[in-house]
Amino acid sequence: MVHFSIGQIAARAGINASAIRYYERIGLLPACERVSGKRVYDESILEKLKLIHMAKSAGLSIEEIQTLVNDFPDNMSPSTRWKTLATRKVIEMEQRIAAIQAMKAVLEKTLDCACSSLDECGRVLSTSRS
Amino acid sequence: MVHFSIGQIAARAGINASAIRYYERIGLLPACERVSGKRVYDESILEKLKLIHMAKSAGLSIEEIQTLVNDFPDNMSPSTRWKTLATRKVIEMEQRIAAIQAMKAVLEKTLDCACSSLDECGRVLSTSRS
DNA sequence: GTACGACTTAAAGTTAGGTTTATGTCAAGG
DNA sequence: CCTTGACATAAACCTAACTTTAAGTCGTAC
Repeated sequence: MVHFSIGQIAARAGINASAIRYYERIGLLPACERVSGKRVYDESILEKLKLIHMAKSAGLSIEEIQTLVNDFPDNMSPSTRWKTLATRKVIEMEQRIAAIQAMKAVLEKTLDCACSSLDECGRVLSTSRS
Repeated sequence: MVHFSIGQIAARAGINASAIRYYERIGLLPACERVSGKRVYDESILEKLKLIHMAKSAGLSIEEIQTLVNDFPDNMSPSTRWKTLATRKVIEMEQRIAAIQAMKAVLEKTLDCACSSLDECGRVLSTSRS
């Protein structure tokens, strides 16, 4: 299996090496193999970084990603706990999407009228007493 | 017209009075009337706070909200500038929604299988070489 | 007239999620 | 050998968006 330095992985993942070290430090990534003190990775780290990136762009916090990605230490069955968390996250994401769509609708509404600012077009929100 | 103290507005809007002062300080809310030093609001502030809340839950930063809500000081026509900004925001929101839906799909996929963690189910992301 | 609660300000503190800096180690090339 | 470049660590720094704190001002109730 081919091995890569942190610099090479950082370049391929398009993220900063210091961010990778940071993720390892906080336990988001597992400690990796070392050769004379230096981190050595194989390709599989790229999938993890891709997942982290995706979760981050979906608005999950590092802490949430940790909980979803890592092992489950408590007394529930891992898979039950996982499903509970993931189900809750899916619901949150639906709410998040709804919030964005609502704001998007507000913006589009003002784009459709002669207003020059949201403030001027404040009626879009409330009691539209024409 | 009926008037309210900052405490009453904070309670009705469900936000901290110190956040309202903060918004005023950074110019997100206009300076309001004072009676013997104390801020006095009428109902209309609630609409503005509602808009701010909505924009925030849609993921806009305070700075972005400022730009969208306030006057436009530069040399473009206000309404042109507004439309440029709002159009860009609408596109960003579509991208944000797509990112959340992608992550939601990943979560739902693992919920549909026997995996006990996202990490274990890493294949959901990449080359699904079964 | 004084205690109280709600208000005021400026300034310092907080959290997340990194980045930057200072200092040091190491393998390879010239 | 010695310089270079990529790596290592710990600790300091950074930004956003507030919150908290410290110290003071009001009006009202007792």
